[in-house]
Amino acid sequence: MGHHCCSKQKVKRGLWSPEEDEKLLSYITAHGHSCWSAVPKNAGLQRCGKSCRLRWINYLRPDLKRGTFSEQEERTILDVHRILGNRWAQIAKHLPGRTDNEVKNFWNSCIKKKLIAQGLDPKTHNLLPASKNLLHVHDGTGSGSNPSNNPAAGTQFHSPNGNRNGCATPPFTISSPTKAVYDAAMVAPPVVAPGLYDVPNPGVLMGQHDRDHQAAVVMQQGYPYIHNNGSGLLMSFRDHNAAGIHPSMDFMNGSSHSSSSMEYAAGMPNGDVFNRGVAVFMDETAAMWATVPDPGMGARVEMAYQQQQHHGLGQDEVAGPPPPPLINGGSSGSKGLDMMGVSSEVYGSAGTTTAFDIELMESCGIFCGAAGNDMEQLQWDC
DNA sequence: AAGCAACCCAACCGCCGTTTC
DNA sequence: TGAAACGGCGGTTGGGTTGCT
Repeated sequence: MGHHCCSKQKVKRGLWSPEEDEKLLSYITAHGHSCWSAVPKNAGLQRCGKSCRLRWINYLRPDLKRGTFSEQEERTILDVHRILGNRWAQIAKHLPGRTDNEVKNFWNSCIKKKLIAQGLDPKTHNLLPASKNLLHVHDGTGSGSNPSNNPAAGTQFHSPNGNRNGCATPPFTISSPTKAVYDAAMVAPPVVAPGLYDVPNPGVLMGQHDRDHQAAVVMQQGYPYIHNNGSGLLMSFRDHNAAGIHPSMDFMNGSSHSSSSMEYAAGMPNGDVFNRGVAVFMDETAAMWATVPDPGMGARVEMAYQQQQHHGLGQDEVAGPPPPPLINGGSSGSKGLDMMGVSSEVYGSAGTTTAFDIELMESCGIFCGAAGNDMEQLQWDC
């Protein structure tokens, strides 16, 4: 069964020969491709227009980059995929010279496996339920961990065939200093956001108590969403409401943006906020980082999300200039998520309860992405 | 050297939204 | 206004390649 455009004529299928490539290339170079259905006939090809279009876009186009994906490209894919999901064409728009097919193949053959190896759900980028209780810290010595019992947490990623898959990045690892700090806290093993790239400075640990939970968080630099400058952190604030909805807010490096999923993101320059005493807690029922429970937060986020959807925000088709910051303390206008309305309690480093200080974060230039962050552009460039 | 399995990736398939007639 | 054609997209497939036994 073929495409309707192919059913009316006998067309060749399968791999393209060099002669066919040459015909198509020379024709499009000379005449363009205003109407794909006319291209094969005019170019003297026994192919359907759709096949010609695909061949041109994925292979013959002169501006294609080809070759192995760089680490930067891989990070970009991770970043955008987390926001947009499997919208390969949209993701590819952020990777000059790459096609949606190429991105899709790279994802399926490489990145997806890396995430799974880390116990992360490739769809949500959250920890897989089966893995979150198993994930442990790899201290690099082999002690204190048993990969055979915990394959999902295998912080060492091994390609069975060496580097055949062409993955550009090294295994996910959690450095031993991180574990040392964690051990010192003597708390239940937290789910540690696995670092995509191990870094010398593993970050800080904040273990404070709250009414219902005791947990610690190891802030590991280099989570997949980190950017080149190495100054970012990612957190996901996840909470539950009575209806069992699990909205989340993710704080990414230096930007704020929305997504079509129930995720809201903002930037968090590494060190700044945490040095000022904002802590994050791991909710054992959540897949990622979580704040302490706020029974109303989920509902408020849900409401804000509905409002956002009602106004059409978060759709990648949105045209026009970039919107005001999504999470901005409620002053961003009708389209913005009123962060003050969904603030959740967190605890300061001194153990004192404090409100989630949106204004403080704003003052740090965290949410607004004032410096023109590429992540913010993702939503609006699509 | 041969057989097998795993992997990669180019190409196809089918669906959907838009445009044209 | 509705059907057909078209363009675009994400999911899937299968042939070729590579590595292992």
